[in-house]
Amino acid sequence: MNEPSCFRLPRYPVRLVSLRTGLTPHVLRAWERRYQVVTPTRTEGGQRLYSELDIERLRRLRRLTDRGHAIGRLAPLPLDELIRLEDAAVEADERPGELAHDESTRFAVESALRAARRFDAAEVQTVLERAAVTLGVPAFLDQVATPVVERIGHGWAEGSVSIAQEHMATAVVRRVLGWLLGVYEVSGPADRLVVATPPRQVHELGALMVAVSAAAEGWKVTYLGPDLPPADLVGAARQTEANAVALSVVYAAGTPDLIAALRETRAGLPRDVALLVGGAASLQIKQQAEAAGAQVVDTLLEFRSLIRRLAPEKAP
Amino acid sequence: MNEPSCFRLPRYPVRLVSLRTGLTPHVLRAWERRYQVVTPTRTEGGQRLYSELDIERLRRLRRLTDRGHAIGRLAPLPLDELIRLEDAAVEADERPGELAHDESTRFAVESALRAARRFDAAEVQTVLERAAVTLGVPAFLDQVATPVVERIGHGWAEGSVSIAQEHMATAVVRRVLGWLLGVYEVSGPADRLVVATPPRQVHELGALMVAVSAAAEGWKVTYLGPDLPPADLVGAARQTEANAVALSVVYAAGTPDLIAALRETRAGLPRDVALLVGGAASLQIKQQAEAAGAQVVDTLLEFRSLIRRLAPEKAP
DNA sequence: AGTGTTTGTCTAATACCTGTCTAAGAATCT
DNA sequence: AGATTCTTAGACAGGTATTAGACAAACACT
Repeated sequence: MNEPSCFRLPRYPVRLVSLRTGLTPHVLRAWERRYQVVTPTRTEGGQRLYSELDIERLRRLRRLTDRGHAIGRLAPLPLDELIRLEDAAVEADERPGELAHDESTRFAVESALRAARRFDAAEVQTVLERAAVTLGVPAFLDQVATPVVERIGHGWAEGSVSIAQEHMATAVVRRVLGWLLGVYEVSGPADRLVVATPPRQVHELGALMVAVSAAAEGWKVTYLGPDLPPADLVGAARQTEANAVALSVVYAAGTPDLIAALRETRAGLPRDVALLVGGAASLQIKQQAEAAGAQVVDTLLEFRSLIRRLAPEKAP
Repeated sequence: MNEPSCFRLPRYPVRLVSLRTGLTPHVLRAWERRYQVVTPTRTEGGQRLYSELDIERLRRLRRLTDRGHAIGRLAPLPLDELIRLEDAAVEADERPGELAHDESTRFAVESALRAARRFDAAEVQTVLERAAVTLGVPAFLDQVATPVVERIGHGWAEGSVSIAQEHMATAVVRRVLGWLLGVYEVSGPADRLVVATPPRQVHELGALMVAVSAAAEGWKVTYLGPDLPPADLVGAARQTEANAVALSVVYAAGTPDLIAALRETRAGLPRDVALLVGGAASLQIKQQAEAAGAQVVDTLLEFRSLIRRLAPEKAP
């Protein structure tokens, strides 16, 4: 934390704390009187002054009481204990407790899944587009698109989602990602990236997300879609004078062929063109892929920071 | 800042400061007397002369007190502390609002302006759409759309931008905002807002931004465009069973008519429907508008936090 | 069911904070 | 010169705090 000590100075009056915590002034005083839940300092006149920390504590307390905890039990606990409790509660709710799931992103993900379950493709699309525009591309990809795809995938694996539903949802996500890619059609000079999926790999969502990420970073992206033979990939990269080539790998099955394809691609590309490999199965083939001259990227986040370092054009 | 020192010279009399801050002269004097909130220099005759800095300080103080801070506590704080407090408040309000005045927002603004100067409407539109999708709606409105509109306005005022260029840019911004509004077409139940501009007020950009802001917050927005007579506004609000009505006011000229229109609107609306007034000229008519039963909102940010508090549906 | 605890809400009396107003005089403007 | 705006100092009222205590709904446990 880079906060100077002034951050801790108590200076928030009751009404503001009430607004920021969602607790009425009455409740704030009752909690303090009965459980010494916080002990704000006072003005000379005796009015309460809460600190930033008090507010954080109170907000957590409210969320926990909302979830059913008794304030009387919660009150004596130190802050880190509250944090632990809340994390536990969230984890219990959430399947895979992603990063700090915001209200609104949670809502978007759940709405999309609900709509998918009732085959309402239009609604899925609306929800996703809205989320994309509201959150901005990077946050959308990390916090909405990825979880939606993952949860649909899980549901399909465990049978709670039918193949048809999975296909529909996938088609919609693909459409939305395609739309985003279109928004970023670049006119001027920029770094160029070619994105595809190696032969036999038919899941293109990962590749599309990579493409959109790069486009959002200002790259000129040539998206070639799934299942592309190395020779054609190399040809496209040469023709577009690409600065980098990205491949998405979802299945580890058929690894030998895959590695061979990587090797062939690497061999066909100029030395200074980076070859990036990502996707669900990328970790399983990491060593072999790196031996074949590819860079393995685990997450979209990693991809973004890598691509930023790569950018010679320094496009803003 | 490129302002020469003359900008710091105190030269603003009370009346003007009152208009620019939305504080009555009485309040200005009371704050000074009781808390030495600022210490304006005086004319030989003893009348107050405020500096640009004083005004900034006062505006911040007003916004913070509006949010619930106590003026008595705020008064002794230095300016940077006020800025910090305001940022903290914004951060607490805004969920994903990354207000990092990024390289990329600057770049978007500059590109849009350059494109406007060379009459490249398509490019302006592309840049704006891309920025909207990249940053998310709230950040886009605050950091791109608003600056672009302001700078075009300034340019027009000082002659560096032609009327034609101004018109073109305005048309494009309007188109993009309209597109965003379309993205947010809401299906389910939601809070309803009616947005328009009072008679004689032909600049609709502010109204559109308000509309988009509300839509992004999950409201169902009925956008009625500029120059709407009170009777029709009231009719629309009733038919849509709106929870709130927002008006944007850019010129202070014709204030009496404007206030009359506000009064009429207020009279026609049910008690529990909020009447909000914002826009460049809103501070100048603050007192009269409030007397007419309207709530004055200074910034888009303020509008967002207000609307969130208003939302009875608590739509996420 | 009965009993006791927990907890949010409310009241009443009091005190503080803060916006508004008054009155009389001085400065400024036209 | 007269109208207007600004000045100071003080008064005032209403909103917002404060306390202590009462009450009832919700819950847990016989």
